[in-house]
Amino acid sequence: MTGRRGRREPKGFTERELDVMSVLWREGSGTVTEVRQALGEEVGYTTVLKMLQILEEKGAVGHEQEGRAYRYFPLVESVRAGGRALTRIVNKIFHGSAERLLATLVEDREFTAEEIARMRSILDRAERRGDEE
Amino acid sequence: MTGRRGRREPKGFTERELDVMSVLWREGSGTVTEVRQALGEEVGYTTVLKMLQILEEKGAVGHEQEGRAYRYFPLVESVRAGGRALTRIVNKIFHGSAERLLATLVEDREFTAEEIARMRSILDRAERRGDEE
DNA sequence: ACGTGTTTACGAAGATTGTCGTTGACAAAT
DNA sequence: ATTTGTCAACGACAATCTTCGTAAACACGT
Repeated sequence: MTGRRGRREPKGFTERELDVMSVLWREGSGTVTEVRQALGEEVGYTTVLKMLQILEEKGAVGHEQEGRAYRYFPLVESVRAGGRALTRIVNKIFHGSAERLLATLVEDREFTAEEIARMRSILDRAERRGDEE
Repeated sequence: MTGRRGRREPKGFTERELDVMSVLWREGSGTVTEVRQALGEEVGYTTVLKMLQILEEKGAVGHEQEGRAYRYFPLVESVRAGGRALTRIVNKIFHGSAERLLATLVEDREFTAEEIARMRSILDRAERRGDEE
């Protein structure tokens, strides 16, 4: 009913798209062949290519010529994509409570004392930042 | 190539599906009309019904008769769905680092001192739990 | 010049999602 | 009994995602 469908907004990634983006974020860039190898070669060459073309059309990746191949690289930062995904989850699943999200996160996995210490310092920094402003 | 096709596994929710699940998690249960109202009546009755039918087929919700209407209720807990979604994000976007996820989370939003205190105690609890085992 | 291998481009097929229109069941009011 | 209003079921349709097959472009070795 609402005359929506801007098409130019970020939006989320689908499963396969996220697989591909994950590789580019981790490696920095990649050709079709490189991305495909990173995915364990479980999908065909043209499938990976198609994903990259779709992602490029969405504005999520770009490419430059390299020899006779294309080298693709991410145009959206993983942190921004992650922030959107987290916001979505906090709102839709944890009813806006970041605490519950954190509780679920630490419940599901084991952390070393060092990791927990670093997470505490992240909270410390956030607190100080809150004081300043 | 892996001979999957389990169909019985959890999997993730799409955007609209998550909208509907969010309502059921928050309210506990709902009829089609109730869910539709909770979504601001921006989608048609039959659309909401279809979503609930798809979700039921996926095993995410169930229903019981109530008068002449159906009352739908979630069969998967929000915490478990949230845990899966978080695992996915940590792995695909934050390279397995929960710390980075937390950093992004606190970067994107403002927290009160109380909220941060509660998050610290969540970490404390996780630490103690780690000691015990 | 010719074949071979690598790579992109085109486009189609199948699955899933999201949106409804229409129909039929059923009960309450008349 | 007939009408009316509520609600689920069925099926259609368009959009999107995912997977490729096939073709075309191009460089390289011979």
